[in-house]
Amino acid sequence: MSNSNPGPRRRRGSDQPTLKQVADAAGVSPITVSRALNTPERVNEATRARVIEAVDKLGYVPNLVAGSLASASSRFIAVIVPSLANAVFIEVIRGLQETFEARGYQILLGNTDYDLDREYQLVRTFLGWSCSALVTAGLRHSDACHGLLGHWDKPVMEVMELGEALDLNVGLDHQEAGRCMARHLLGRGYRSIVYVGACLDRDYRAGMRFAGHCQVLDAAGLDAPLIELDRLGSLEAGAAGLDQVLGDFPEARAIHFANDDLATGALLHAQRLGLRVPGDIAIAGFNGLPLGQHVTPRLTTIQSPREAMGRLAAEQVLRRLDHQPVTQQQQDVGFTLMVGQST
Amino acid sequence: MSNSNPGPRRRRGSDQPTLKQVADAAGVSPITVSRALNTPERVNEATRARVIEAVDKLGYVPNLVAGSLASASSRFIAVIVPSLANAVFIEVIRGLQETFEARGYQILLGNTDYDLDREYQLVRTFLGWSCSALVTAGLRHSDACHGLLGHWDKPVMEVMELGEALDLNVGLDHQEAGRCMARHLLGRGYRSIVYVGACLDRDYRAGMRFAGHCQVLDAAGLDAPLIELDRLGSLEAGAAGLDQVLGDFPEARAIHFANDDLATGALLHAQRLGLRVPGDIAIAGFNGLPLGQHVTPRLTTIQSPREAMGRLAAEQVLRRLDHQPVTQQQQDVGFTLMVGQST
DNA sequence: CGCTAACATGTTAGCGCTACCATCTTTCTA
DNA sequence: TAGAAAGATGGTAGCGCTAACATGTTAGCG
Repeated sequence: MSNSNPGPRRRRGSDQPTLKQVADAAGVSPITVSRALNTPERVNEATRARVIEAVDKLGYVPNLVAGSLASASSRFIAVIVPSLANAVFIEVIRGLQETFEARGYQILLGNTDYDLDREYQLVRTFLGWSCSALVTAGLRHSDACHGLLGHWDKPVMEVMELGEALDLNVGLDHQEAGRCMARHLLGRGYRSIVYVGACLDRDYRAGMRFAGHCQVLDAAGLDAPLIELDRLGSLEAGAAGLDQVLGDFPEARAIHFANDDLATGALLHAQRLGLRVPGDIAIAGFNGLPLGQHVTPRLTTIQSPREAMGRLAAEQVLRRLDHQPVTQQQQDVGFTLMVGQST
Repeated sequence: MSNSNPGPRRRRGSDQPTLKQVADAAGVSPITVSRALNTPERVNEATRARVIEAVDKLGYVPNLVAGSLASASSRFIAVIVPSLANAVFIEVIRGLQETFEARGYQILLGNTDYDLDREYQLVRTFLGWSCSALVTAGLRHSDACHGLLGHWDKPVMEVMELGEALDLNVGLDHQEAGRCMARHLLGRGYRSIVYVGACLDRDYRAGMRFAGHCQVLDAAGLDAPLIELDRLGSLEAGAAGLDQVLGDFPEARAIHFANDDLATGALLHAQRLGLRVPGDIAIAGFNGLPLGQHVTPRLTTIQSPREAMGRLAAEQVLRRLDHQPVTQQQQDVGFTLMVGQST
């Protein structure tokens, strides 16, 4: 039986040209092509030119998966946030993205939907991609997640809040922010103040602000009633929150909202109801979104530097990745009380 | 010289446990572990249990980079948008992300900053990651980018607008949207109508809406003056746009803004100036953002189903990835004229 | 009981790239 | 001019996983 030789086993990869083919076309070895593309300064200029020519001719696109496997590191940065529906996280992401992208890193975005188990799953997946670093919103994680990240040898950055962190930490003190606004309202002479939040178990940073708020009111010997809405921040929810305050606490003279979406929703709703702000009811928010600064009366709120927080976090991580000393593991980006006409 | 044998050359990868180690711990071969994790139905239940046990004991995290290299495909979906500063793209991304993540795909997000060369670079990078599909906002690409995507054998989805697409296409007809609003304004009796846009060369979809707007005004024998602002949509820019209209076209009775951010900024600014809307000047927008629906008077605008567009696009891509027939390569998600009190 | 089909598992050979070491050439120094 | 140092390039051996094929094992059938 003169059967034809079955030949070596073949697999089809992608049919894209490979480094090897570029090398052949340029008359050099594969490693030289690799160097010409990744560390051009280590290759003779003339050689590099020939390589680039071959790359263009063949339409070569480097296989980054193979490169990452061989070098045991990708240029991915894992970024984990609880929600994409909240402008706050989007702005932090923007700061991160800008800064990392400029340095050739690619963001891998994950959304936990405020679920710590989901976060753990995302972390697992992202570790599987040999990310160069991981940035996550918040200091609260599941035990399993702590276990994974604790043993990981790459930079871990926790943003948004300050506290006991795994590694790097950039954020602001939410409790102090809550105290700050409560003090402002007291300073304005309000004594009957209601806090309105939404899902404080999930948006626990708002819960921390509420805690600060309570401290100040307690110290002044005042009640600190809370109304908790069952859906996250939105203009609609804010309007509903105002209605609830008017119903449950007719004596209320000021409302401290957990965020600007709620506060602005309430403010616009108050106008529709014919209520004067702050004459009939004062309204304060948190975040400093543009929205609240363009309504009349302008919203009193606390500005948090979100995009800057993202940028700073990225810079710290990059410094670590460049093996430069990180001056401070923890950095407070602070906040600014912006007094508008709504209080 | 009885030097010790240098032994085989060693490289350190990550010191994470590997499939092989799990296999040894479970007393099976590596491929069985692979199958137990990826295609559990192809492995005996008892074996699978032993594998899972070993995985947990060792804290094994699969190396997805290696898996992707071996299988020549990652579970990445490349998503390219021109900006993260615009709520519109965020909402489309949210629709995409939700749908893809539920099916175990990971979004790779890229931001072109409205630069087609940047888009080409991103596409190159993403192809290098063996993405399963690519979703990009818009139908306009550089020639180089067309070249790359034209030869690519994975699904390509272009969203936001409708037209001659590379492969799949989900969006809406912006020119028709422009016509629709112009007709509405004419129907309301306005004759002196100014269009205010921002960077129409970059936000060319707004340019398409302007083109539709012009058609309708032309047909009615009316002028269609344009004011173009030099920064992208924001409340501030909208306020500036109103000022410019009042200065340059004192006879203007209505302003058709390119988007809701501009329109709402102008509306709030008009209130600060003491102008009646629509009595002194009518204002219309585009997008149907919540913002515009909560000001008084409520903004007349055109609602585009952004999150739904993202979901639909993702579903079409998934259908293709599942080798199911795609009923329509092109799908129009339409839009809705929402008449408020601002016109 | 022999034959086949379905299931379960293993063996082998890469996927395309880069780390590591080796080699060769050129330049500089004493 | 020898010897060292620096620069340029190449060979080899994996990185950790899965595709493709091969083999063994059990069930099903007349």
